[in-house]
Amino acid sequence: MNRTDCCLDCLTKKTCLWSDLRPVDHQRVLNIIKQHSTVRRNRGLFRAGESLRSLYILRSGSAKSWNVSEEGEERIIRFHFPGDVLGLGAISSGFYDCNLSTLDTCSVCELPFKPFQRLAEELPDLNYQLLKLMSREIAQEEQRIFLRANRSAPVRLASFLNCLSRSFGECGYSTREFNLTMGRREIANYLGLALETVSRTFSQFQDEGMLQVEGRRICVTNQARLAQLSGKYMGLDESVCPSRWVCH
Amino acid sequence: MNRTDCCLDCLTKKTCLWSDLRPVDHQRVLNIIKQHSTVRRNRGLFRAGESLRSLYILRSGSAKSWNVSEEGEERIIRFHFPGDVLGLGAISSGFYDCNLSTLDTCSVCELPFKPFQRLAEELPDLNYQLLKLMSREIAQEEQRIFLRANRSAPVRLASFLNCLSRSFGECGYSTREFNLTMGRREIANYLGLALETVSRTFSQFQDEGMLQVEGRRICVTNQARLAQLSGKYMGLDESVCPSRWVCH
DNA sequence: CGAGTCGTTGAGTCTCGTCAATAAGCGTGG
DNA sequence: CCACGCTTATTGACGAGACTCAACGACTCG
Repeated sequence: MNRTDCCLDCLTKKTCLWSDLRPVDHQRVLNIIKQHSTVRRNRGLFRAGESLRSLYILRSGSAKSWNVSEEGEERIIRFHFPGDVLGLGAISSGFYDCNLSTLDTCSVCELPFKPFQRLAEELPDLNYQLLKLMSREIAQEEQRIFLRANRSAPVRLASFLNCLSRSFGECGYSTREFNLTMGRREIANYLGLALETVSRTFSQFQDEGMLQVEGRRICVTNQARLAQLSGKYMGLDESVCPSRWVCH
Repeated sequence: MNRTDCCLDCLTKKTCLWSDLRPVDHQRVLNIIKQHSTVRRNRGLFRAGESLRSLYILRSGSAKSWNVSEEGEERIIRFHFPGDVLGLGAISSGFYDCNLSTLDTCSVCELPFKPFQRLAEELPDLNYQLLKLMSREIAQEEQRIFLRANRSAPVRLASFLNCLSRSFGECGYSTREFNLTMGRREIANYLGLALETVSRTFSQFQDEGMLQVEGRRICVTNQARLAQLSGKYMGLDESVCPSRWVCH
């Protein structure tokens, strides 16, 4: 498998950092990418507090960002899927702000940060892609907030599954049938629920005929109901926010 | 008040976008800043879905980012304080991803995005500052997660007040005594609680002698207890995450 | 002065967390 | 190959804590 594959893979998701570059510049990016590697399940890519060496592009597999609370408990911040760039939170301080570990076998591209940054300074298009990527991360926080701020367990879990389903779709997999790469404990942690509640809610969804659940194997049997339950965001409603309210 | 003040104000917080530039470059940034303006309470700077015109630097006052859920309810994403740059989530799509409105009288600098971006391409230091700013935003999500994912109302509110206290400190105000610029309803919305619960928890804190509460006026009378309750994050613990677990 | 908003407090209900028991799955090693 | 321990998931019983509904006072703004 040659280096170009790394880019091709990323293209399956909305943004590839260097997809828009001229071929000659494209090659310069490829030159600084360290040979991609395969990482087994439950390994760490970096730990909180280590100094920023590289950004990583997740080509396949899934991962989690997490931290340790004062009481020594794990706190999951984000789950990651193919196309995600890992380590963006480290740029501000120069140190990774969280731990990153794999949930299953992953393939990653390593992007040594210093050389990459220097190259980005030379190539405005590349730099802009990086900005866009970080901006997307900021914009997505909004969705993740919904997962946790909502009180009801069914809505949280449904939103989570909906996000997951969408992520799988973006990677070219089925949105209806998929395997969870994270356990009930991790889902509960992420959603701010007790793991028993997560388990019960899965059972409840199954009883209602919305899902078929077999351990980590999920089959969505009523996608419309799932989407409805997970109450997505919508654009701004004029009635809530009249236009004269905004000052330009 | 001249334009340089804008930068001076930002310096009260950790990062000013152009504080490290050479004087000649510094001036170029100032040239593209639109004259800062004062915005009254409860006004909008931009709305979700509008195309990205400018980033805004909040010089004084406070604001909130919010969105409207499917049911037409407001959902507060973040509160903003002096030094924050507003609109970063819009860079990825070219459209603002949320609504931004002021909580009290604000002073803002407008940074027209296109000219600013072009300038950043020429000035690596400026560009790097922008990256760092966005990275910080991403890293901070972790803190905001804690506010909502934690089940207990007292811990959520204590964490919130602790964050707020720190923000006020960074702006040069007292960390012990301050006025909340947001109402109980907004705090409840942000923390994912019922407003009655927020009100009750304030009363509880007061009964315990941790706070003095008079409407929106807060005086922290036991800062240590507040910090303790709000269980902050800590760095990585070796016992939880042995070093050989990470693969380089 | 009255309407509306905001904050507080009480009573009752219900969801979800805790504790506990059980079963299923997995890897290890005899 | 099976026994064993460990982890993971499910389910039940119970209670604490938070939400809902409601009433009330304080304050602001026309």
